[in-house]
Formats: sequence, C-alpha cells, structure tokens
Amino acid sequence: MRFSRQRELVADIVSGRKDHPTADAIYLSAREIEPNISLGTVYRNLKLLADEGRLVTLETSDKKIHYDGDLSIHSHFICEDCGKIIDLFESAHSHELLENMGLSVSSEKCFYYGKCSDCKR
Amino acid sequence: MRFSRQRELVADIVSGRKDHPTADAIYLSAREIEPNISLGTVYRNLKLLADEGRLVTLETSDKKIHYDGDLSIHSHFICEDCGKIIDLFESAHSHELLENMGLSVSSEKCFYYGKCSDCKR
DNA sequence: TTACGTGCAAAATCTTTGCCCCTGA
DNA sequence: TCAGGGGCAAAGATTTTGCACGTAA
Repeated sequence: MRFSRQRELVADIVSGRKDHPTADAIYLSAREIEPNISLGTVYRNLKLLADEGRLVTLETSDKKIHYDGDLSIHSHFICEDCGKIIDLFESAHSHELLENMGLSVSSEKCFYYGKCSDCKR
Repeated sequence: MRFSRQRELVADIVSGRKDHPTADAIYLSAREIEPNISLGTVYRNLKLLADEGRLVTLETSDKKIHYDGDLSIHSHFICEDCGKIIDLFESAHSHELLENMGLSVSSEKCFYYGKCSDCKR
C-alpha cells in the first residue's frame, strides 16, 4: 500500500484520541488539518486501516460505527444515559473454553451497558 | 400496549428461531404468514419489543442489526469467514469489578471473532 | 510513467417517520 | 367509540462507489 497523507492523518487522529470517534467526528478533525479531505476518503481509509488491524471498530447500539485506536485487548462500558464509552482494561476473558469447542478466536469485543457514575447521581 | 397480530407474529418469529435474523429476514418470514405486513411495521415492532426487553439486539460488524430472542445471558462467536453467529452459554463474566468502579451494569454484549470449526477445514 | 489514492457527488443500504386508514378493547 | 397500530411510501442517516484528476514511487 502506497503512502498517503490523508490516510496517515486519519490514522493519527484515531490513535491520538482517547474517545471513540465516529467517522463524521474523524472527518471534522481531519478537515482542521487537511481542509480538502473528503468524507469518502475518511471512510475509505478507516476501512483500510481496520482491515490492516491498525484500528478497531466498535458497533455499539447507535447505528454509527465508532473507531478505537487502542489495540490492546480491552472491553467497553457504554452509559445508557449519556452514551459515554469507557475503556475497561480490567476484564480479560479466557479463550481456552472456545478453543476447546473448535473455535479459533482472533479477537473479541465486549460491551457492558448500564449507568456511569455521573449519570447515577 | 394494545395487542396486535403483527407484533405477536414478529415476537414469535424472533423467539422461535435459533439463528439471529436481521429485520429483513424477519420481514420475509413474517410475510409468509401475514402477506400484507410492511417492513416499517416490522421495524417498529422490533424496536418496541427491544425496549420492552422481549428481545435483544446484536450489533455485529455488518451494519445490520441482528435480533436475538434468547434472553439468557450469553455471548456470541462470529465466524469471520462465513458470518455464522454461534451462541456461547459457557462464559459468564463477573460484574463485580465494574460495580466497584461506580458503574452499574444492566446488560452485556460480548462478541468473539475468529473461524468456526467448519471454516477452519 | 502509472497504478494507487482522492474529491466530489451520486447511489446504495438500512432504518425511521408522516399520513391516513384500520382495528382491538 | 377512538386511541393505538398498520400499510405505504417518502425521508433520514450512514456508508459505499464510480469517475476523472492528482500523486507517490
């Protein structure tokens, strides 16, 4: 794959953020640096980067795909009130059971839903 | 909420199936019994049933929402080759850790990705 | 040079919604 | 009766794609 300024920009934005932006949010950030970048290019590159394993997609519950540049194995907590996504590094699960069932696991996506401490008040 | 023939049909289809159909698949099934049912009605009722907790939505990776009528706590394995969704009843996770962080958990959705035993051959 | 990438806009998908008629209670 | 529900089609929202031009190698 050839180098492209736009693709690196998209990759940098996703990996530089601690939230879990949608394509549109990434597009808006990208336009601040590269005003002519198009939404199509952002989508194209997000898909390419996901295929290459340079970022992870999160399908939450809101119909939009969120992108996560943190490649470490972690889960997510999604607040049902404010929609905030919180990273959870504490819970890692055993894949042994699945391997014993003949399933080879390459990745996992775990979401927990509920209320965050802010919204509980 | 008033009784409706269409809503019960949608509910029956989802809970009667062991796969995890999309709205469109449910619509096609529904039309075999209720030929005049509309896609809008299917969507409306799926959303109502999800709100009522009579079914669960699965946001996998394919942009379409899948519906699961099995309300027991279980995870899903998604084959990256054939797209098959396999129920995993074996792995239940502890929520204690999250509660200790001030997060109240009301539900979870865990997906494992990899190759199923058929596709490994 | 030239195959890959981009910008732009149109198209494709999936889902929601408005409106008017129908129906369960 | 009459408020909630359905059918239909149009609208929304998000994502993908075709095409002509630009650019990295």
